Amino acid sequence: MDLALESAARLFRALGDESRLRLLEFLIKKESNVTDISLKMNEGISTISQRLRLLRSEGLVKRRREGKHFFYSLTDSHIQNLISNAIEHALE
Amino acid sequence: MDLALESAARLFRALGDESRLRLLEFLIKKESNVTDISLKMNEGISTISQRLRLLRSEGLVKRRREGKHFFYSLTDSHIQNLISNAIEHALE
DNA sequence: ACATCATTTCACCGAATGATGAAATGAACA
DNA sequence: TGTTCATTTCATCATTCGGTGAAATGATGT
Repeated sequence: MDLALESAARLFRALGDESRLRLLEFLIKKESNVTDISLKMNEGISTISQRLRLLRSEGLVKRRREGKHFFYSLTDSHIQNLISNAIEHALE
Repeated sequence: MDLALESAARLFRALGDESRLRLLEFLIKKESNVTDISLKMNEGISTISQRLRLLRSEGLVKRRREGKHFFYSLTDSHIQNLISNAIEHALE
């Protein structure tokens, strides 16, 4: 199936950026809102928002609203496996 | 470890391109040389060579010389798993 | 040494990507 | 309703990426 390869490529592309991986790692530890992330990671708010947008569009991350805040977290543990497999491979 | 994340990102980036994924898929089926690949996949020789170079620099692919030819193949089955996991995730 | 063949390297170009600040949105609550 | 606060969207800029043809490399066989 060609469609499968195309979306796999998009998924990998979304993961293929160190800052986004760091962001995912951050979210593994703790569901968080944008402002908090941007403070803790020392990055601009809109920078973080854009990264989250991209990750969300690939289904890597989900969000839930609570008052004025959006709390972001990983969609499933599947992704954690992907990442740790890649790290494992990378360290050979 | 930050180095781990960086190389994981590079690995993902290498996988984050449909044409390269198709190339890997091709090589899963059969170890092949550049000219052959470029004929079967209907792409320019230097295009294929560049893709292989990139994949090789990330350790996804290895080659062996036989006379005038370089035969390329996947370095290990680890990568097949990464790819099929991604496809699986992508199809949700 | 020369010609041939397979592949790589180089340099360029256009397309895609990522960071960023400013403006827009939209919920909460006075 | 108007203000505030959190976040998103938009537009722009610089950087990176991928495809490509032409030239370089380097092994092979004459």
